[in-house]
Parts: sequence; C-alpha cells; structure tokens
Amino acid sequence: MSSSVAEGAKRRPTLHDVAARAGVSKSLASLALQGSPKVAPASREAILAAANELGYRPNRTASSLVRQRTHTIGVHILDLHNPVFAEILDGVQEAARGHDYSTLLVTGNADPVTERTEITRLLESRVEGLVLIAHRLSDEDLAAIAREVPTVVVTWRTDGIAGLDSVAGDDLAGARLAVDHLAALGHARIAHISGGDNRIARERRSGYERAMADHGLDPLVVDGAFTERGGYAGAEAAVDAGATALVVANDLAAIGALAALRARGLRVPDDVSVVGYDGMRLLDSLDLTTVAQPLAEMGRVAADLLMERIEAPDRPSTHRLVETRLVPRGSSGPAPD
Amino acid sequence: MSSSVAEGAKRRPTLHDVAARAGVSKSLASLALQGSPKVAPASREAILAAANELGYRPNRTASSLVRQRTHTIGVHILDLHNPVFAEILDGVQEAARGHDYSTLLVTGNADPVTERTEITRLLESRVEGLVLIAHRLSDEDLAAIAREVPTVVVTWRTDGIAGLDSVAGDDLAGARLAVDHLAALGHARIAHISGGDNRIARERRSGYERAMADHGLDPLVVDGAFTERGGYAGAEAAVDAGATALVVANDLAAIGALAALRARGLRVPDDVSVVGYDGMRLLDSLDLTTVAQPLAEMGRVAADLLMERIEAPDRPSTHRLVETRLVPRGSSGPAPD
DNA sequence: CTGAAAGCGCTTACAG
DNA sequence: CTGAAAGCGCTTACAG
Repeated sequence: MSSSVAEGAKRRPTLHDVAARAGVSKSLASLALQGSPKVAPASREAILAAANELGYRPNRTASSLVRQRTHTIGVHILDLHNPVFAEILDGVQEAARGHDYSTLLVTGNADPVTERTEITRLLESRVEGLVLIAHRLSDEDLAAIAREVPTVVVTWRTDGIAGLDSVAGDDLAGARLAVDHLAALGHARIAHISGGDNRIARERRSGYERAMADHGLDPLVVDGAFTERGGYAGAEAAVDAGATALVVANDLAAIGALAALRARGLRVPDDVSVVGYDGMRLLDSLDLTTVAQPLAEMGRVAADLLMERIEAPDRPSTHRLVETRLVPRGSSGPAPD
Repeated sequence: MSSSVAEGAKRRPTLHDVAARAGVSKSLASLALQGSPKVAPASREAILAAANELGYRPNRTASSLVRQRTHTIGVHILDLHNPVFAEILDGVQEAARGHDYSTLLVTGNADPVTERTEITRLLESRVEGLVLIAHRLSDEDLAAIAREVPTVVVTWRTDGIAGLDSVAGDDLAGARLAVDHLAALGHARIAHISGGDNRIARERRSGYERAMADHGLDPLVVDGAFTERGGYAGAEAAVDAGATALVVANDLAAIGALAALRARGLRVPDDVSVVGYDGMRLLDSLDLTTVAQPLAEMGRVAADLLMERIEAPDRPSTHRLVETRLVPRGSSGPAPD
C-alpha cells in the first residue's frame, strides 16, 4: 500500500507525504483537508486524491497540540453494570454530538482509586470538560478538578464548588412519591431498603422517613445497597420484620428484592408490594413499579450545561433539578388484610 | 494559583514553567517527572515541588506525539444498554490495565454511521490497538482497520482478515445445549425466537435447527431480535403456534419473552419454559435459565490477544473459542402434559 | 548529573 | 490562491 517502506516497518503517511504526492506545500494540504474555501479546486482535488491513495489519517494528537483544543469532553461513569448510567450517557452523547464534541468515556468500576486514575488520564488528554455520571471523589478532589476544567456532576446536587454545575432528581420528593403510592394502597408496614452510606441513599431515606411521619406511620429502615445483592438481603430482613411493602433504594436492588421474595415463596404484589427507584427501561419488562427520573434528559441537560460553561467558564454555578414521577406497574397492589 | 496571568485568562503551566521555577532545564524536569534515576535527589525534589506548586499536569497529546506511542487501546461497544457488553468490557479493562495500557471507550449505539465515526476518532487518536465488542462494520472496513492497527473482534469468529484476531463462543454448540436441556425435560414443541439477521443470530438458529433434527423434533422458528421487544413479540408468536418451550436468541430477548408470557397469564415454567443465551449476571436474580458464556474471560482473552499482536503485528491470526455451558434455573421445567 | 538542540505532525499567521 | 516559517508541549539522543 504505502510507497516507501523502511526496513519492513510501515510508517504512517503524514501531511508531508500527502503534500509531496500532490506536489504542494504542507500548509496548502492542511487547508485543503480542513475544507477551507481558499484552496483552488484543482489543488484541492489533487490533495484529496493523494490523501486517499496514501490512506492518510490525520493525527489528532498533533492537531490538538497546535490548536490547543481537543473538541472532546470526558465522561466518567461510576458503574457500567447499572443500566441507569448507560441511559444517562445516551443523553450526554446526543447533546455532545449536537455541539460537535466527541466523548471520551471512562469508568472507575465503583473503585475510588481506579476512578481517580481514569479521570486524571482524561485531564492529561486535555478534555475540555468533564461530566461525572456519579463519582466517589472527595469534595477537595472535586474542587481541584473543577478549577482545572469545566465539570458537571449528574445524579446529585453539588453546591458550593466554583466552576461546577450539577443535575439531579429530587430524591426527597421521589421517595415521598413511593410512600404516598403505597399508603394510598392501604399499606401501613412500609419498609425502606436503604442504599447504603452515600448522599443519594441518605436523601432517599430521609424522604421516606419524612413521608412516613406525615402519614403517621412508623418507619422501618433496613440496611441495603445499590445492588441486587443489597436488595435481596434487605428484602429478607424487611419481610422478617413484617413489612407488606418495600420502598427500595434503587431499581437494581428492587430486582434483588424481587428475587428474595420469590425465594421465600411470597407473591408480588399479593403478599408484598415492591417499588424501585431510578426508572431504568428494563423495569417495564419486569413489571416493576418505580420512581422514575428522566435519565436521558438528565444527560442532555448535563452536556448542555457543560457546553455553556466551556463558553463561559466563570459563570455562576447552576443546579438543575429534574422532575421525578411514580410509574405504577404490577409489583405494587393493595395491602393484604 | 498560577503565577503569571495574562489578560485574565489562566494559561496552564507547562514543563517550561516547572523547569523555570525549579531553576533547571526542561530536559531535566522531564527526566525527573518521568522518575528517571539519573536525576540528582536535590534536583528531583526541587522539580517535583515546583510541579506541585504550579499544579502541573503533563500534556498527553504532546508526549504521545513525540513518543509515537499512546499506550492506549480503543474499545468499541456495540450497545451499552446490553449488560452483556459491560461484562465483557470488565475483562478487557482488567487485562489492559495489567499490561499498563489505558482504555478509550466508545459506542456506536448500534448505529453503523455513528460507529464508523467513533472508530475513526479512535484511529485518529492513535490508539495502539482496537477491541471491537461486536460491531456492524463491513468486511472491507474491518480489513482496512486491521491493516492500520491491531484489532480483535469479540463475540463472533472472524477469519480471513489479516492482522485480526477473534474471540467467540461456540454458538452452534450453545444453542444445542438449550435444546438438549429442554428435550430432556420432555418438551417437543420447542420454539426458537431468532435474533434477527446477523451472524450470531444465524449461528444460534442453525444450532437450534440441527439439534432439533437430531432429536427428531420439528423446528419452529419465529422472528425476533436481540432486544426485549423482539423477545416479547417472538414469544407471543411462539405460544400462538403451540410452543411449550422457548429457546431465545439472547438474554435481553428472553426477558422480553417472560414479559409476554406474563401478559398472557402463562406461568413459567409450568406452562412454558424459557431459556436465554449469553449469561448476563442479572439473570440470576431473574431466575432465568440460560446458555452462559464466560463474558469477562472473553474480554480478558481479547485484550491479551491484542497485546500479543501489538508486540508482533505480523503473527498469524488466532481465533479463540470459549466454552459455553447451560445454567439451569427456575424458568425451565418439565413439559406440561 | 545536566543543558542545548532537534523534532514528533500538525496549524496558522504572514508575505507574496 | 500558495509557500516558508514558527511554534504547540513534550522527549530524547548528544555533548559535556
């Protein structure tokens, strides 16, 4: 394929090679390849043809270096195994593409050390902005990052950090929706399977507790986690304690809770009602009631905020709250007598 | 933070700034930051301190350019919404990190145009190798890419393309496992919900058809897709045709099939047995029998093959077949009388 | 152990 | 419309 081969190793063609083959200067070749209108049609054609014949592929590391722009945003996803994050990502990518930005995706697999390494890598690659679809960074690390590059956090509200925007659902209100729904169905022994010790879990738990109090009901919180396993164990503890309804911290855990109930021979919703949280698409097939967030929209909003901040790095922080709603499905029904 | 601020805009510190602050040359600063042992301890400390005070962050685009290496592999994922791919990715990343490579992740969202754009981006970023966790490229495109950079395809066997390795499960044998399992349970009306018109779907379908023939049973194939929706529609058609057992093309479609059966008021496995394909973790909670592939291992093997080829670009293509096994769960049971 | 110089592949004023 | 030159931020021989 390539014309000159040095000691068997194939050197990739550069702009220099293209220009030489087309019989023009590097500068002109560069202009032509960028589609500049100031190149004579004949030259342009010669250059494009040469590039084609050579299989020329522009070197982004070189052009980024000189342009001082990468036109790329970095996205960190906490955990690729939770489909919720993939749905948020859809929105981010759609909006980023709309602004003609590419996306560099990275995941910490819910491990803080890996996460920092990967985000550092993004920064070294000079992404122009960062979307964190959940994270485990400390406030200090987060502030340091936001000082370096426009950043938006999706999934929980993050104030008080300059240069940082956030997009989140109202977890307090969302958890209340779940309790209201179950209370309206006549449930009194409504348990909450918590999502562990993190901001979102705490918010959802508070929402549950306040709503229970408002309904004059005794709260019953059992330890769980944002995982199937966490939901499974939580559901066992909750039914042991006599719960007839479960407000589970997230959808994944709700799926685990369902498995636990099945293993116990309990019917859903006849014996126990289950409500999840997040609104991942799969729940439709699973017929699971949930508190749904507009996931893709959260991603879109995040990317849009990021683009705004890339344009105007010093604008004040903005925090968007998206609307959350209850989606009733077959996993919740009237309380047993 | 930074010392000299030009017209309000903060310029990021470069190696030059670090060297100046430490009172040494750029070359020495570079060496020190790379941890070279040829730098005097005193100099090293001064340099590290200066870098720290300045908040210096090395510019990867610059170092990649001069080093002619990125130490990065690109990974394309067909569809982030199928957890199967995330599980394969785990293996890829684990192995890549083990070889001290970073990973650039990209997805085409199952759209061929986006896919090509994203892969092109990876190539322009000079990744040293490519793992395609499924793809929609033509053989020509694939061959062109493999000519440019070491490439391995995961998920189906791909021969006849130089410089390209592949890792796949034995779909023919796998589908047979599902049929054998159901036949052993006494089922005769075993339907296959196909995965559409693509290589994997065709293989699995053939496996099903051959196995049925070997059992002396009449095949019954209904159109489906590798999606919940496809499984849903397929299941409806299959039970209409009198099937008592469903061999579904993949797990996602099997989840959809379950939803269809539930909507029809059919019990699983009492009325209809369901077997999925892929082995995604979630199925454990869903109590769904499946033909499981060692997903993370497939990813690890792929990354290992890629590393080998990066070392020896001209070695012959190798194609690895991983072992597939049936994981029986609650969704399959004896045939109804 | 340390510094001056060249160069990675590209883009962008600046002259003509 | 086109070319020569400088430079993006770094690394790496090469002298000392």
